[in-house]
Amino acid sequence: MAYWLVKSDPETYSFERMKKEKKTMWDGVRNYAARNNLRAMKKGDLCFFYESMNGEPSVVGIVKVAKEAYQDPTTTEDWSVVDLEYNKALKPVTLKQVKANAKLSQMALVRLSRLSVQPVTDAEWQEVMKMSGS
DNA sequence: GCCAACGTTGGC
DNA sequence: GCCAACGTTGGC
Repeated sequence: MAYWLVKSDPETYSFERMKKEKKTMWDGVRNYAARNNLRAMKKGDLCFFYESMNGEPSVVGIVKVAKEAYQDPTTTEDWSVVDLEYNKALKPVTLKQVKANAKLSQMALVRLSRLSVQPVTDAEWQEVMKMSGS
């Protein structure tokens, strides 16, 4: 099983809403690297849900891949979406904390700050989980 | 709201 | 195929 991180501006789609709706179609990705990552997701993979452009940008929870990549129905161009379902909330781990942790210095979140769908290694996943007290 | 970083577009 | 111009993301 692989791990990922998906970003969202809470004004567009918050984790709170994810929790309420249980499941959502993750659309709007318009970046090739992010699209490739979407397409590599397998059903059952877990993703950190990261809220950006917030007072305190943070990993706030976990969502699960419910349906693998398919054509984005909101466009006729070649873009993909996946379905994500709510899994669990976490005690938030802020970007500040991630940046301060030497073990996470290679994380895409730090190095490729603008990539909206990114892979997370097993080690990084475990470390962030540890930081959230889980 | 500003601006740095970076991805994309388009002229040559 | 290079690179300047432009647009967008996202941290602060």
